[in-house]
Amino acid sequence: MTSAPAGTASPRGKRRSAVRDFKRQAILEAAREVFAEAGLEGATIRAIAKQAGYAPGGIYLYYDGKEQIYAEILGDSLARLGTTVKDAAANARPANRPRRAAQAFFDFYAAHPDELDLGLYLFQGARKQGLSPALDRRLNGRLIAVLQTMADALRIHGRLTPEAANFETVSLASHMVGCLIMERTGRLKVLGHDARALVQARIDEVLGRLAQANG
Amino acid sequence: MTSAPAGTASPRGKRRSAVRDFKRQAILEAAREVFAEAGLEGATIRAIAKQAGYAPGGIYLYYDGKEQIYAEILGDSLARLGTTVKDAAANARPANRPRRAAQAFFDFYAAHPDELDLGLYLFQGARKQGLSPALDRRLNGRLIAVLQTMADALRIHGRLTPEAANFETVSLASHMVGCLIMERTGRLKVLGHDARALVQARIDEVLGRLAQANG
Amino acid sequence: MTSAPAGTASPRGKRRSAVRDFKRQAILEAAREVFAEAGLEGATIRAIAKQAGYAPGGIYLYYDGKEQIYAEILGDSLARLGTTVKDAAANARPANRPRRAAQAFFDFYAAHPDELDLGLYLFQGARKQGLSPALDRRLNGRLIAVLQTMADALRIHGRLTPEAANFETVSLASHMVGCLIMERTGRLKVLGHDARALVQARIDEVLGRLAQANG
Amino acid sequence: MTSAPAGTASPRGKRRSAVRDFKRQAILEAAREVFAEAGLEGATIRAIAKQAGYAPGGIYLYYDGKEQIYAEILGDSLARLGTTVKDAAANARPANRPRRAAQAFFDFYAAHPDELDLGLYLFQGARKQGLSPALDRRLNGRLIAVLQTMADALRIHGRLTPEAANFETVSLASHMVGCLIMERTGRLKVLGHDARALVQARIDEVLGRLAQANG
DNA sequence: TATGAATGAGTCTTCATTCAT
DNA sequence: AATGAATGAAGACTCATTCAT
Repeated sequence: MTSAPAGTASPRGKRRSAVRDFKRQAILEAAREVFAEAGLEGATIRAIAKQAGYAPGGIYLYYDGKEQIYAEILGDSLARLGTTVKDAAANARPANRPRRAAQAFFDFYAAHPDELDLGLYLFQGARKQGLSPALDRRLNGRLIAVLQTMADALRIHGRLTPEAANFETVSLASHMVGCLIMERTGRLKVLGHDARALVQARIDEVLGRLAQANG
Repeated sequence: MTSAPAGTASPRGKRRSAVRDFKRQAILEAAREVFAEAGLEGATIRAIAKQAGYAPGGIYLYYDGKEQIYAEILGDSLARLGTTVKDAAANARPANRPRRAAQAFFDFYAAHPDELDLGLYLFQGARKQGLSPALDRRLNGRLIAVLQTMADALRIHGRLTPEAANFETVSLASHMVGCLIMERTGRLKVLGHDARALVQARIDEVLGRLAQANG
Repeated sequence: MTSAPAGTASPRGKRRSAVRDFKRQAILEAAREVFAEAGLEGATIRAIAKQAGYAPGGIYLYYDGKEQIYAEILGDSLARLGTTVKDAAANARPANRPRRAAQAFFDFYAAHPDELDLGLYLFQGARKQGLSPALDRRLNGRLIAVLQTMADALRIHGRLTPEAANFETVSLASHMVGCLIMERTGRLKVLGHDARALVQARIDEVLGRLAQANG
Repeated sequence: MTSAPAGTASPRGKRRSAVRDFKRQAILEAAREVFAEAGLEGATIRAIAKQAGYAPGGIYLYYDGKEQIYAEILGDSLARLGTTVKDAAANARPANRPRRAAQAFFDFYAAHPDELDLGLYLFQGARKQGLSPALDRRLNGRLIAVLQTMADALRIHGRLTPEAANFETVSLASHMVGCLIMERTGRLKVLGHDARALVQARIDEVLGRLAQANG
C-alpha cells in the first residue's frame, strides 16, 4: 500500500503525491546520513526517524519497513551512479571517455562506501526476505544501465564488439568492487596497497591493451 | 580459558583434549552450516547450538562467545586456503604455478562463498567491537601468507621484482574477490557473465602480458 | 536520555512531561512493591514490568536500566527521609527536637525496611559496577543532609560542638540501622528484644547524658 | 540425604564419616576464600569447586546446594565467633571482661566483613527458600550463645539483672553491627567517621554508666 | 498526517544443577 | 567418589513494528 510511488490521476491526487514524494525523499536522505555516520548496523528506524524529524511511527506512513528504505536508497544510489558515469563520459573527449567513465564509477563508491555495503547487503543471496522481484528488476536495470554506459564508451573507443566491450566492462567493474571492498575491510592497507592505485593501473592496462590491438 | 586448544600431557588428558577438539570442530562445522543456510545474520548462538545438537548454554563450554566462533571459522578458512594454494603451486610445473595458485584461490572461495562473506564481515572496519588486535594480526598474517605464495610464483615465473609481483597479485586477488562477490549477490548473472570466465580471462591476460614482457 | 526528568516549555510538552513523570513514578512504585515482596534478588526487570503492567521492554522507555531504577528509588527514599526528619524537628518544641528527629528516622525505616536494604545494597562497596560517581555524590549528599538535621538539633539542645554533635548523631544512626537490620533478619526476635525498645532506650540514654552534662 | 552430618554407628561408618567431614570442611574453607575474594555475588559453585580442587559436580556429593554451603559457613562463622568471644572473656581479668568480649565481637567482624554479609543475606526476611527450620534453630542457638557470653560478663561486672545485662548486650551488639555495615557500605567514611572509634566510644560509655551506677 | 507509548520476540550470556561415565 | 559435559531457565537489554490518540 504505502510502498508504491503510485502515480495518481486527479490534480488533487497529484499534489498530494508530490508532497508525499518529497517527504519520502527527505526520509531517504535522513537514512543516508544515518548510514554514513553509523553504518548499516547502527541504522535503526528510531535513528532514521529522529534524523528525519519524525517519531518512529511516522516512518511507516511512507515506507513499509526498514528493508524497503534500504532498497530505495540503493535504487537512488544506482540512479545517481548512472548519472555520474554518464555525465563523466559525456563531458570527456571521446578518446578519454572510457577512462573517465570508469573513474567516475570508482570515485563514486570511493566517496560513498556505505552505498556499496548496502548493495552487498541487500543483494546478498541469503537474505531474510529478499527483495520483491519487481524491485529487484528495477535495481538490476539501473545497474545494467550504468555498465552499459561504460561499455559503450569502451566499445567505441576500442573498436570492440558489443560482447567484448561488455565483458571487459564487467571485469573492470568487478575489479573496482573488489578493490573497494578489500580497502574498506582494511585488507588492502595491511597488504601495503591502496584501491586507487590498483584501479588506476588496471585501467591503464586495459586501455593500453586495446590501443595496442588497434595498432 | 575456554578458548585455548590447550595441549595436556597425560594420556587421559590427551584423550580428553582430543574429544574436546573434536567437539569444538563439530560446533564450528555446525556454525558453518548455519552460515551457509541462514547467512551471517541468521547465525545466532541459538541456531548454531541447535544445529550442533546443543542447548544454548552448551556452546559456551567450547567458545567464549559468538565472535570467537566467527573468528575461528575465519582463521580455519584462511589456513585451509593457504594450504590449498600452496599445494596447488607445489604440485604444478614451475611454468604453471602462477595460474594454478590463482585458480586454487578462486576455486576455494567459489566452493565456500560464505567464508568470503565471513571474512568481509569480520574484517569490516565499522565493526561494533572489532577483533582483538592479536587475533587480527593472526588473521592478517594468514592472508598475507596466502598472497605471498601467489606472489612468489608470479615473481619467479614472470621475472618480476618482489614489489611488482606483489602488486600484480593483490590486484588479481581483488579482482577475484570482486567477481566472487558480484556473482554471490546475483549481479553477474544478471549481467550475463560468470565469475569463472572473468577470472580465467584475467589470469590469461596477466600471464600473457608477462610472457610478452619477457620476450 | 531516557532518564532526565527534562522540563519542557510548551503546554503540550508540559502535559506530556507530566504524564511521563507520573508513569515513571508508577514504575518506581511497582518496583518498590516488588522489592517489598520478592526482595532485591527477586526484583528483576521482568517482575517490575509485570507489576507495573508493562511488557519487559516497556520499562526501558522510562529508565535506562535496572540499576537506575534502584538508584532512583533510593534517591527518592532519602529525599523523603530528609523531609520527614526535618518536619519532625520543625514541628517539635526545641527541647524535643533531637528525640523527634531521631524517632522520625527510626520510624521511617521501620515502616520501609526494604528501602534500608536497597541503600545497603547499592552502597555496597563490592558492587559489580558501582553507581556513577555523580549519582553517588547526590545520594551521599542527601544522607549527609538527613544526619545534619539530626545533628543540628542535638547540637543546639545539648550545647555541643558541631563535631561532638556529629559524632553522637552518626553513632545513634548506626545504632538504629543495626537494630533495624537485626530485627529485619529476625535475630532480634530470637533474642527476645525489639528494635523500637532498644532505640528508645538509647535515645533516652543519650539525652540523659547530655542533660546531666549541662547541669 | 547428603546434607546431614549424620553420625553413623559402625566403625567403618565412623571412619567414612570422618573422611567425609574433613572433605566437607575443605570445601567450606574454599568457599570462604572465594567469598573473601569475590564477594557473595562472585561466589559461584564453579569458583568454589575450583578453589576446593573439585569439578562442579563434586560439590553436590557433600552439599545439597549453594545455599546449604552458605548456611554452613554461617554456622561455622558463628561457632568461631563464639569461641573467640569466650576466649577473650576468659583470658581477661574480670574487670576487663565486658570490654574484651565486646571488642572481640567487633574485631571478628571487622576482620571478616563478608561473614557479616553472609549473615544478613541468609537471614534476610524475604529469601527465596529460607533456611530449614532446624538449621535456623541451630544458627540462632549459636548467636544466642555468643551474646550470652557477653551478657554474662556484663552482668557480673555491672551487677545487673540478667534481663538488664541482656538488653544492654543486644543493644551493644546491634550498635556494632550497624557501625560495621555503615562502614562496609562506605557511608561512614563519607560522614567522616570510622566504626572502631564509634564502637570504642560506645563501650566506654556503657561501662562508664555502669560504673557510675555502682558507685 | 503524525505521534510515541507499548509490545514482544529475539539477542547474548550466566550458572546452579543433573547425570552418564 | 568424582568428573565435567550438558542442560535450560533466567537474566538484562534491543528494536522493528503496531495502534490508539
